[in-house]
Amino acid sequence: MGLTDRQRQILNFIKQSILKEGFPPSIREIGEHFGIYPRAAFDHVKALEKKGFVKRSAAKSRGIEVRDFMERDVQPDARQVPLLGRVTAGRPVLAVENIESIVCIPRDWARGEEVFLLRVKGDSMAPFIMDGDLALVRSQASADNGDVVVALLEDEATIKRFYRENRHVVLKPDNAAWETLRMEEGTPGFRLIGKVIGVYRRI
Amino acid sequence: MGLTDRQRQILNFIKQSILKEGFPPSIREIGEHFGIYPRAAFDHVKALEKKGFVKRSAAKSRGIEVRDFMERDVQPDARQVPLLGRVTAGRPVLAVENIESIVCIPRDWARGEEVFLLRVKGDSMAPFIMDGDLALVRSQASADNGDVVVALLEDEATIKRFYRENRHVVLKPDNAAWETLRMEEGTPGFRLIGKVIGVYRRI
DNA sequence: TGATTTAGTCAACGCATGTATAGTATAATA
DNA sequence: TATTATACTATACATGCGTTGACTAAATCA
Repeated sequence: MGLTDRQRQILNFIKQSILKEGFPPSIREIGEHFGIYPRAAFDHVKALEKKGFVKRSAAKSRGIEVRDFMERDVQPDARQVPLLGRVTAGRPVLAVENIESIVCIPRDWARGEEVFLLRVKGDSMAPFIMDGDLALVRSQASADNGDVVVALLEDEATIKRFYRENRHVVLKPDNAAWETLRMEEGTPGFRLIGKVIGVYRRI
Repeated sequence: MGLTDRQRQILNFIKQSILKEGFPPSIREIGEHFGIYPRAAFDHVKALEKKGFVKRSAAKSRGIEVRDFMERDVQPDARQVPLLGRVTAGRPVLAVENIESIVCIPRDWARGEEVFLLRVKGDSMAPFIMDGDLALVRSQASADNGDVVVALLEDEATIKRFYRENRHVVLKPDNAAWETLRMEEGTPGFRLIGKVIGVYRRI
């Protein structure tokens, strides 16, 4: 059950007020800020409580507590992630010589044990993922059908869509100009590196 | 100028209350906790303010802000960028009620005076930019031919490709299912918000 | 020695504030 | 189709709450 636009606005105002003033706004202050009556503001706060985004201490002035305030919004909550120029066979993925830099992204964009950014080469997944994009990858040795994955074939890393069909692994490009790879499970030289969980493109 | 024993107790109670409840205690609640009259509690809070340990918003209920409560360190190489749920006409783009959260991204990804992330609605730029993507936008009032821009048309913000052709502004979607907009320069209700300099997609 | 600071009691004023009652209107849902 | 969720207006009530004035008493300061 998500929030409506208006409810999101109200929640943001409450958060901003706490950050700026140090304490939550009163019902009337919320109303004044949006130019609505206290009752309308009151109903919105009750809706936020019902949906679990806020905990109220009934009948207490400014008795609004925003749940997961730190987790979602405040910065200490950034995660440092290595940016890899390439993935090489043989060595561990996060070998020092592959790390181009360490960048800082919101923690909830990078959920998982081992997460890294990979500079994409080639257009086998165009237009979804383009040459030069940064792919956010979570290390994992298996994947579900349809996942976009990073796989290592001999000495070359590729990004393709992953399928498993009667004991065969299928790596299918979005771009039809490229060939679909099909191989038996356990084929030597093949290794699943991880799943692409995000794409960043600088224009 | 240090604190007395009693003042330290009061300050600790205020801190504990904020941590536990999510908002500061009222003067009366402080009094009740220590078994003293509101006036005595009031005087203590004023003493804490005088000594700089607390900032008060006079005449406001629970108007107590504890200073240096949450000192947060931010990575030097990171930049904090507001994430907007939408862009509204009339108000400034970075109006508080539009800010969903503040996220932290590498400084060199966000070069420019005013940069923000915008949650994309609709697929007019598919497959380049999809519904739900986050667009990194640099505020600017003009653009070059071919730039992907955020523009405000009356009350609605859209992302389109920008062209200028014989004193006309052309806003062209990548998705052919959408119409190309063509209007004279200076048409009222039209406003260029900024240029899309990056796209972030979570899969 | 008198003034200031600290720590209280007690009663009261008046605006702030959460909440209720009673409506209107629109869009989504079953 | 009836019903629920959303988003409001308008008025009002009772209590919450910051604040004040007046006063006591001990400790500390100049």
